[in-house]
Amino acid sequence: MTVPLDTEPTPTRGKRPKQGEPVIDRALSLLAVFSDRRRALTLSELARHAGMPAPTALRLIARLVAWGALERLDDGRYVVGVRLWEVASLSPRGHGVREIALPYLEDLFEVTRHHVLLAVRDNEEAVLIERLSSKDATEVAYRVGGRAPLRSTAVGLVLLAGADQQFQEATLRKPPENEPGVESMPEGQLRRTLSDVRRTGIAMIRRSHPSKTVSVASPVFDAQGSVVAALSIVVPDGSTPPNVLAPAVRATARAVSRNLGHLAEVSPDVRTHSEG
Amino acid sequence: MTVPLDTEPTPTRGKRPKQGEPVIDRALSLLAVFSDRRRALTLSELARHAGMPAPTALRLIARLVAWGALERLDDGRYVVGVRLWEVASLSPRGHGVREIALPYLEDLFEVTRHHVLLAVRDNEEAVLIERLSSKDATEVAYRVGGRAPLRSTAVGLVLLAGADQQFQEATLRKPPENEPGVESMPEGQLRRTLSDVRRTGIAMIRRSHPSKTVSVASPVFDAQGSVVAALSIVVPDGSTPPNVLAPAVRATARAVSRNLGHLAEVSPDVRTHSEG
DNA sequence: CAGCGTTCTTTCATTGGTTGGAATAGTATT
DNA sequence: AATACTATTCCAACCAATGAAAGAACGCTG
Repeated sequence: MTVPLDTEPTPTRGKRPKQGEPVIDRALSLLAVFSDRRRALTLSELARHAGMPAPTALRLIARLVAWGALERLDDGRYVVGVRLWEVASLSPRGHGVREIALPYLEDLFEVTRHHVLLAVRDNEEAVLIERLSSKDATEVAYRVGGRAPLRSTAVGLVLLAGADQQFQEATLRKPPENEPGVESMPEGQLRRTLSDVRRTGIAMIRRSHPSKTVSVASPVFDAQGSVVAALSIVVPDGSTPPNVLAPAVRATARAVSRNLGHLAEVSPDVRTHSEG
Repeated sequence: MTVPLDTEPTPTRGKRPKQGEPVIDRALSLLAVFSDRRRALTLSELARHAGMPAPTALRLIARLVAWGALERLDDGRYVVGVRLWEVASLSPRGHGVREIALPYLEDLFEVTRHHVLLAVRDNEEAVLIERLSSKDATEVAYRVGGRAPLRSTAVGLVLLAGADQQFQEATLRKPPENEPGVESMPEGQLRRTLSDVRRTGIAMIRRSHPSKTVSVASPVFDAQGSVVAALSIVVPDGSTPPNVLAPAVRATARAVSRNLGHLAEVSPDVRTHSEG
């Protein structure tokens, strides 16, 4: 009788050593691979950086491309798609404040001809929403869509000073991470600084890193009185003195706040006494 | 003998009448619910518009919120998040061209003080990437992030004229959908118009809908010579004549094209004869 | 303040969409 | 021609995803 060949009855196909995370998280982690330095990526690069096998990445990417979250270039690489940009433009804290603030940012820019920045806070960092720069302006560290630390930038200090108490305490307790070009503040001084920012509506920081600059920032409030954004101007150190810039920055920030419903007229039923 | 009670032995739990589409498609369809008119939505609104049960929507939304694609407001509603906006800002055809073009758009805007638009094509529509408008400018139909038809807008005609032959033919064969304020062009005239646009680098359209305006658009080319965007100016009908605007629009579009690598200097090895 | 409708959230048995190793095809480099 | 890498197709196993049901939490009304 023929001895049955010792062929493995269970083909190794389909053996899944370990299962991963939810599908959406994987898809989003693919999107997260893109960055300022990585704007166009191949399949294998995406798979590698997102930590998943190529076939899995390909399948997910195919869905994202079909929807328009990603687009495929002629050379086979993938980039972030216009459809995603379109949905993202509905982000109230992204394009939303930007749209309202832009005319006033432009006014400030026209008058000063220096960098004008608008930023919001996302968790423990500031995200740059808009930046106006003349072609011949000094170098500046951050780009639109990029992130900046809260503790060592003018907009960051404004956003931190305007954050809820709980978040501020958590941030203050964390060890300050050193950034090149700015000396990190000890906790006590930082507390005093934040208090000053709240009182004066102005934050000021000197940097030396990409170039020697002075930044002056001021908070933007919404209708509820929360700090939703920070507006700043960045000038070469030694040019216009900060105390000259401060009023212009504050006035611009107030103008934006007003358009967001802050300082709005009171509701009709309590508008005047004569109506009672 | 006791007749066994007709209790269903299979608890109705877990009965899944029909299975839906892939998870990612569902998640993306949730994002797609957001629009200009719907910037903040409740769970049930999202579930309803995306066509899925509330629990499913909630589970997906939870993931999206955890990543930052969505954010939850104090009142429980959801909005598009800054994190998504941040990734989207890496879109070459979205924020990419916008960033390069903005200074030149501003120049044109400063000189003319009229609406200046920048748009790219996404499938069968134009997507508005940037719009500069003075506060007192005439009303204009489209907002940044919004979509406009190809056949009845100046930027649309430019993008259509610059599209690949195959796409153009497919579009021309489709019946023209009437838009208010512009008379739709018969196919023959449209063909001639597109040809003219290609030859002259200018498209012109008169509208009457939101207000009486004239739009003049010109193509923006990339390094490969493809039309990647369209730049236009919108003025009140009867003000500056189109033939006066055309050179300024063309010049601005060429300036942007040049910065995208179009019309770049030839490669070093064939730069001059004197080197041979 | 009970009653009612709506929205939000948690639970859980079921199962079909998801998975990734292997094989194949395609492309660039040596 | 060989090597190395990337992209794509295939498919059986299986676990993450699913949604009815029930409960919790509001908001509104009489």
